[in-house]
Amino acid sequence: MVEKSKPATLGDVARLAGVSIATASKALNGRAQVRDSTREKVMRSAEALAFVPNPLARGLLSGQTGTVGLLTSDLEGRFSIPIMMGAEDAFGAGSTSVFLCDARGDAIREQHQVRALLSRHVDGLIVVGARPDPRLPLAGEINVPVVYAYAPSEDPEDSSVTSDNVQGGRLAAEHLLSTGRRSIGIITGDRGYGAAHDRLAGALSALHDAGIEPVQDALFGSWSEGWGRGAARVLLEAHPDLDGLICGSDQVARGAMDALRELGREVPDDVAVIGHDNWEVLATNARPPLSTIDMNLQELGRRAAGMLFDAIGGSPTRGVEKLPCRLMVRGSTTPTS
Amino acid sequence: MVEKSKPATLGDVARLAGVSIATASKALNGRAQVRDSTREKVMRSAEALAFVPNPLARGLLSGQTGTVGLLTSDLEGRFSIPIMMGAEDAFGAGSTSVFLCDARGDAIREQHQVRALLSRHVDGLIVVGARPDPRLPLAGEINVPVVYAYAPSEDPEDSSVTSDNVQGGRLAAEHLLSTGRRSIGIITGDRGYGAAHDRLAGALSALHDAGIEPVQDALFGSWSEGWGRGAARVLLEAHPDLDGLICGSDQVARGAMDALRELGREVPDDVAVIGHDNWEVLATNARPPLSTIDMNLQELGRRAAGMLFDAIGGSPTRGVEKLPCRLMVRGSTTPTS
DNA sequence: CTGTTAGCGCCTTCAG
DNA sequence: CTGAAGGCGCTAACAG
Repeated sequence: MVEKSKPATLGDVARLAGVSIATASKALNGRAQVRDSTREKVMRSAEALAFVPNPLARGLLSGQTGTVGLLTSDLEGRFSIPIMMGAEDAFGAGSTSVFLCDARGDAIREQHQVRALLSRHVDGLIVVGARPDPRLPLAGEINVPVVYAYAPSEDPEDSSVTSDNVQGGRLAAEHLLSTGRRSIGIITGDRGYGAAHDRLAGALSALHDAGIEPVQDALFGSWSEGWGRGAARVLLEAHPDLDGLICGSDQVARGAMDALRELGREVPDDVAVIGHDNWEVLATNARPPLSTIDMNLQELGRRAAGMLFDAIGGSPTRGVEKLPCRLMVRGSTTPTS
Repeated sequence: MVEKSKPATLGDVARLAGVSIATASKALNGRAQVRDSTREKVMRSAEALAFVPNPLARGLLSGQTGTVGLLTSDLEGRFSIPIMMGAEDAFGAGSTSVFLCDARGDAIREQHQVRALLSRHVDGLIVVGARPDPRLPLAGEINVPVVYAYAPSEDPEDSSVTSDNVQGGRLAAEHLLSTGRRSIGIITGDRGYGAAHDRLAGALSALHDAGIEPVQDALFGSWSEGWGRGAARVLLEAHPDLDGLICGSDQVARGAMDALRELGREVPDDVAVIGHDNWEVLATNARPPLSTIDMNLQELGRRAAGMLFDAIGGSPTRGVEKLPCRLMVRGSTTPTS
C-alpha cells in the first residue's frame, strides 16, 4: 500500500498541497512567482507522492525529450564499446537517456534507424564508426545536432571527434627512442585503413626528428597475430640487429612477440616491442605484458556527448577534433625490475 | 522546400485529405469504420506529407511507449555485448526502441537507472549480467515485466535466460572423447564462478558416462593466460601421457597451448585442447586455431527480447531457461587435413 | 461511415 | 501571488 500501481501526476500533488495544478507546476519548476511557503508545501507533497514528471507529456509540449540516439555500426567491434560507455556515462549523469541502435554497417539499416530515432524526437545523435576513417555524413534531412565519433564525417561542417593517430604513432616511436633503441622496424596492419598510414606517419616523423630511419619500409598486412608473426620473422631475418619494433596494433604485436621468442630473442632486452590500442586482454596477457598506445576511447565518447550537449544547447562545434593518445608502459619495452 | 522543419501532424494530414482528425486517425490505424475510398485518400495524404505519428503523444494516451530498457552491468565485458546485439536486433526489427544503461556493477547506480527508465515509462526491462551466476532481483516496485539475461535472477518467479554451462562442459568432453582421447586433464578458472563448477560438472559427467576419469582433479585458478600456462605445466609434469585438455575458457586454453608448445608437445597430435567461450580474437588467432564451446550469446539476447515481448503482451515465462551451447571445431582438436 | 467531444500530463499565457 | 483556460498530438468514446 506504499506504492500504488499508477504513478502520481501533477494533479495529485496539487490536490494534496491544496493548490491548483498551475501553481504546483510553477513551484516545482522553480519559477519565481510563487510564495515560499506555498512552494515548500508543494515540494513536500511531491516528495510524499514520489512524484516524477512524465517526460512524455513534457516532451509533447516542449519538443525536447531528453533523449539522444547512439548509432553504432558495429557492436561486435572492440572500439565502439568504450566510446559508447563514455557517452552513456556522460549523459547518464544528467537526465538524458540514450537510445541504442546498431546499424550493422548497413547503410539502409542506418537510414531506418535514423528515421526511427527522429520520429521519437531525440534531441541529438551520436554516430560512432567502426574504424577511424572518415565516413559519409548521415543522409537525409536531420533536424537535430549530430556528432560523429571515432569515424569523423567527411563533411568539414559537421562536428566530429576522433583519435589522433599521428600523435599516437609519434608517441610509440618516441618511447622506443627514449629507451635507447636505434634499429627500429615497423609492422603495421591493413593498408586499406587510414589509421595504419596515420600511425606510421607519426612514427616516421618522430624517428626523423631524431635523425633515424627505420631499418626498412614499414610492412603492411592485416590486423592479425598471424601477420605479426610472419612479418616479424621476415624483418628479423633481414635485420638481425633489430632492437625495437613498432606494431600497428596489439594483435600484430602479440604475433610479433611470439615470433621473436621463438627466434631466440628476449623481449625487451634484445628487442623492445610496442603495440597500439591497449586491448587489455591481449596486452596484459602477453609475455611480457605489452607496452602500447591507448586511444582514450572512453574519453572520446564522453567528449562526443559533451559536444552533442553543447550543440543541443545552441553552441555547436564544427570540424574534426582529434583527441591525443596516451602511452601505456609495460614490460615489453622496459626491463622488469 | 521538400521538407519543412516541423514534421507533419495528424491535423495536417486530415486537412490535406479533407476529413476530420478523428477519421484520419481511424484510417491510418486500420480501424474498420472507414470507407475504403476515404482511407485511401488519407493514406495518400499521409504519404505525401511523410507523416509519422508522434510516439510521445501516442504513449501519453496508451501508457505504452514502445521502448524497453537494457540494463547492463558491464559494457566492458565481453559477454554483455553480443547479448545486447541480439536483443537490439530482435527489437530493432519491430518498432521498439532500446534505452541503454550501464550500471557499472554498482547497485546504487542500478537503482538510479531503473528509476530513470521507469520514469520514461519503458514497457519492459532486460537486465544483462556480467557473469552467469544468479543475481539478486531488481529492488523496488517494478511495474513492468523484467527479463534477466546471462545472470539469472535468484527469484525463481522471475523470468531468466542463461547459458547451459553443464551442457557446454559435457559437449567439450564428448568432443575430446570422440577424437579418441583417454588421458584427459581439466584446467578451469576462478573457483568463485558458478560457471566454472557447472562446466566442470558437465565435463565430468560426460567422462563418467564413457567410463573414464580425468587424470587428476580439475585445477582451479583464474581466467587468464598466465594461469593456463602454469597449470598446463604442472599437469603435464604429473601426467606426461596427457592426450586431451579441457579448459574452462579460451584465455586459459591459449595459455595452456603456449605451454604445451614450449614443452615440445604438438597440438592436436600429442594433446588436443578445447576452450570455452569462442572469444574470436583469441580462438582464431591461436596456433592452431582453438576448438571451443560457443554460448550462442547473441541468440540468448534475442531470446531475452522475445521473452520480454511475450511478457509485455501478457504471457510471461517464469523460471530460468537455459540455452544450449554449440561446439566450434577448429584445429586444436582435429588434425588439419 | 464521419465528425464532435473528451481527455492523457504537463506547461504557459493571462486574468484575477 | 494564484488559478482558469488553452493547447502539444493523438486516440477513444459517443453522437450525428
